[in-house]
Amino acid sequence: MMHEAGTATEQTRERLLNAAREEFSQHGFQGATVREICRRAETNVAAVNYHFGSKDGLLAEALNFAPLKAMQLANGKADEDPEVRLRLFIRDFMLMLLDETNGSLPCRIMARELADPTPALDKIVREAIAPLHEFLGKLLREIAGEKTGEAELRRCVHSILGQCLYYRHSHPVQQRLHPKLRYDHKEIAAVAKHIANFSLAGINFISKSAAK
Amino acid sequence: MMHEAGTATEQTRERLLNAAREEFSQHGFQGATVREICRRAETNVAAVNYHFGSKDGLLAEALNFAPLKAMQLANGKADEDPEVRLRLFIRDFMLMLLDETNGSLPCRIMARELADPTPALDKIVREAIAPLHEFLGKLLREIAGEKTGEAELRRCVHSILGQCLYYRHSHPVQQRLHPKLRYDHKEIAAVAKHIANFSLAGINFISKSAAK
DNA sequence: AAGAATATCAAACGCTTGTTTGAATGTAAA
DNA sequence: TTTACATTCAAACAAGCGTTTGATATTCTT
Repeated sequence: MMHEAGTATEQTRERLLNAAREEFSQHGFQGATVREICRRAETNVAAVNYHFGSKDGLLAEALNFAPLKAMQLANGKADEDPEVRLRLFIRDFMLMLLDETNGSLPCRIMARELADPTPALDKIVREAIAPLHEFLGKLLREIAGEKTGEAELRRCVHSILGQCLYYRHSHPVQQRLHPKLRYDHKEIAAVAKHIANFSLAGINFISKSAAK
Repeated sequence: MMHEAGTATEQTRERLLNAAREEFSQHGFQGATVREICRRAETNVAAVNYHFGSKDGLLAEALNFAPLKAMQLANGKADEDPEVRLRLFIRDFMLMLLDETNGSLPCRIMARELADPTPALDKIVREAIAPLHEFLGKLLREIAGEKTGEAELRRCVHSILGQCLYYRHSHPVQQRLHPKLRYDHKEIAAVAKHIANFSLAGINFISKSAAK
């Protein structure tokens, strides 16, 4: 029999996916355990293999980059000024990475597994990272102009992604250095504004150097 | 009997430390196994617990941030121009993170464990990350002037470290996106120059905004 | 209501992990 | 040489892992 929305089966699948996203984003693929995921989902240990075949399969299905893609799509239709669009992108991306209430767990998993390849890395690169680089590359091209070299432009993309991801990666450390720190909406907006200002100044300098 | 330099004992300890640095920097603390470390060091599995008490103890002793500290110390005595010193720092730091022949493995371990806390994180924060932030904070203060706020300055530190560490973190991904990529001395120097140019433009913009 | 397909569960399996053990070996002082 | 200590080693241990099993419960079709 096929699945239907709202059945107990679907509920278990969905609970497993949500629990898996939490665990994977908090502890990484290796660090997360099937048993803890099932405990969170209030189901049996065998459920993962029944519904997803394996821990790998669960990770693959837990990854959902639709919000990331939707954000890029909406950005393209927003303001015409590319600098404003870059500011919007950085803000939305930082919210996905840091916001406690509405953050995108798949994006956090992506951030985590940048450095730590798992069987799902190919899918992550194909569906999330490569499109992200392409999107940012085109956006920065609009800002930097045609004179800027391809390699230079790609490094600007790295500079922006590096800044954004650092706030996610270094969270455990920052909490030890500054225990009072909390990433509420106000703080995230301030951080995003800083990254945008810092980066736009950097890009404009690079493009000016290339124009000479 | 106490240890003496050059005895077989010392050699085993040293071989274990070197093997551990390789494994920890490549696979992280969780991913590295005591058995593989001992295989590399050509010794028995029990050697780790005999010489270091535990896998945790081995990691703690494998961390050696002397090169990182020496680099900061030498930087302070170098050129008087803080902008030049920032360029030097970024270049040296990128070499530690990326250079295949002379890179600092403890620095790579530090980079890896930023996001993935282990029992050694406290030591890493105390001995490496906190001093690094302090060093960069003072250096940027010289460049940005007194008008720039403390929070803004700290975000500039994050922007620089984020850019540098991204090249290490994203290495597995970059190799899939651009298989030809190799981080030889020339490429590292080019990356370091980009980060320095990009960041100095960013800092100067931030400090100019604060001066108004 | 009866039967077939689907889903859940407790229990166990096979494997790997970090760690411990106790004997064997090497080394230096008495 | 003898004694005491330091080091190495093969083997085993206990715990945790992802996965499998076979029985039980649930759900849908006829």
